[in-house]
Amino acid sequence: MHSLEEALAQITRGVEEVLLESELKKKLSQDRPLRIKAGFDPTAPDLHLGHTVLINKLRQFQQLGHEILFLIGDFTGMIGDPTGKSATRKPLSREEVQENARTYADQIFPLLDPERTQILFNSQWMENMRAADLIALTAKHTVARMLERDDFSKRFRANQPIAIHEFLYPLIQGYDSVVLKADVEVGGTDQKFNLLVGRQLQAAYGQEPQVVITLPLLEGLDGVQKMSKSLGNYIAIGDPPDEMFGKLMSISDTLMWRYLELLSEVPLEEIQRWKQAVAEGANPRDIKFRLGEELVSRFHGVAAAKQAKERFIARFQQGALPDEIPNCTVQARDERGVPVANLLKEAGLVKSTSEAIRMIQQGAVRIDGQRIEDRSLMIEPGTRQVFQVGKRRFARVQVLEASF
RNA sequence: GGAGGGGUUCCCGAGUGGUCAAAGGGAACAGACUGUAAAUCUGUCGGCUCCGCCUUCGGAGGUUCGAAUCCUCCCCCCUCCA
Repeated sequence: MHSLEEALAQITRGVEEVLLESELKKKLSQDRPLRIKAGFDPTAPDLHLGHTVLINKLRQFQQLGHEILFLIGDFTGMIGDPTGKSATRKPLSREEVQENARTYADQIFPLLDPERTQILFNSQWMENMRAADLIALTAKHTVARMLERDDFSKRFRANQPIAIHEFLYPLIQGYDSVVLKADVEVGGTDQKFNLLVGRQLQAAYGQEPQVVITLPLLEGLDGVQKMSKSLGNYIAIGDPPDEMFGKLMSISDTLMWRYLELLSEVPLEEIQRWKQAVAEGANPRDIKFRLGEELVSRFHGVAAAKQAKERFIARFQQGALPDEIPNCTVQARDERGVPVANLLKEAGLVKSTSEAIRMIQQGAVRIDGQRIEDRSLMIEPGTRQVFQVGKRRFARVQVLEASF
């Protein structure tokens, strides 16, 4: 078994806040598996690295011998977490929820140990709750406390509507902790208020309150906004190795440290040494390589990671052609063939012939590795060559005889 | 119900009746460089049968030699009052 100090150090790595750390220590020293709760949305998951910050934390708990309560908020999902601009979410059918749960399982079980993970739905207990019980629940909290929530207070001050049911969301989320007798709940910093309601409700129901651990929200590839699917700045855990590796290589050197801290399992002292080394002139690229390898290994295995790295080097450092080049055919216009610009468009390498012409002018277009400058170049029928736009767009195009 | 302010090219956001395919910023893309798809610099950023032509400025009409800019009606959004 790990020492208390070690466990604590591991758990607090990369977290934003622990409320309260003294309680966490006490729970850890009880020497029993703790019940670690984390809530997830019931909508179809396409988990990305932002989510894995949370899942990694769960994994650490698991490795320390604790039990994970992976709660899917299918009942709360019908309310929708209040955001002020919330468009009402349409309720999911039982089948959809089941399907989504399966997708979750597929995505998390490579990361979490199924033996020590329970997947739960809060509809299990909420659907059968009687109105009287619900009222009893609402009696345990006050409007003033609800208004402490930043989002609510802002809207209240601005005289914007707050529907009564929106108050129920935090209450039900908190009540879940009561039902599950959670020892710890983990969530993003944006969940802090809701997590704290859980503490209060547990106390109100005579339980020892859960320890709340908030985790920072991971910035997306742009380094500014939080990683999210809708912003398109994410790395999905389902991304193929090459793409995942490439995306990681494209993050800025600054963001790289953030990703290391939040996503990597490299010890913090080691990261500190790397920072030192970079400050003394080491190449940050090599560190980024290690980050890429570590993360791709986690989702696709060590071999795939090595290969992704090698391919990356071959392609971008040495300008090699990618292994897989899509093939396509283009019909010639007449016996002379087809103008390059049109060919590029039809092959899907550019969006318009105008763009094709610009690309040629900018020296971005190559045929079989040979840069071309003549935008009026005709590609003859019967040829089969590799066309390239920039460093990342390729196609092997065969020109067919014109048909009449 | 009343009063006012807006809807501009992927996003934000300028725009005097002609010199506007429309400033500026962001994003994106390309080139150079390099230490990487980082940083930096430069360029591009509606379409086409591309040195010329065509279609854009919420929608539909109208005034005019000429409109994103003026007029009419309509749609949508926001703010204030009730």
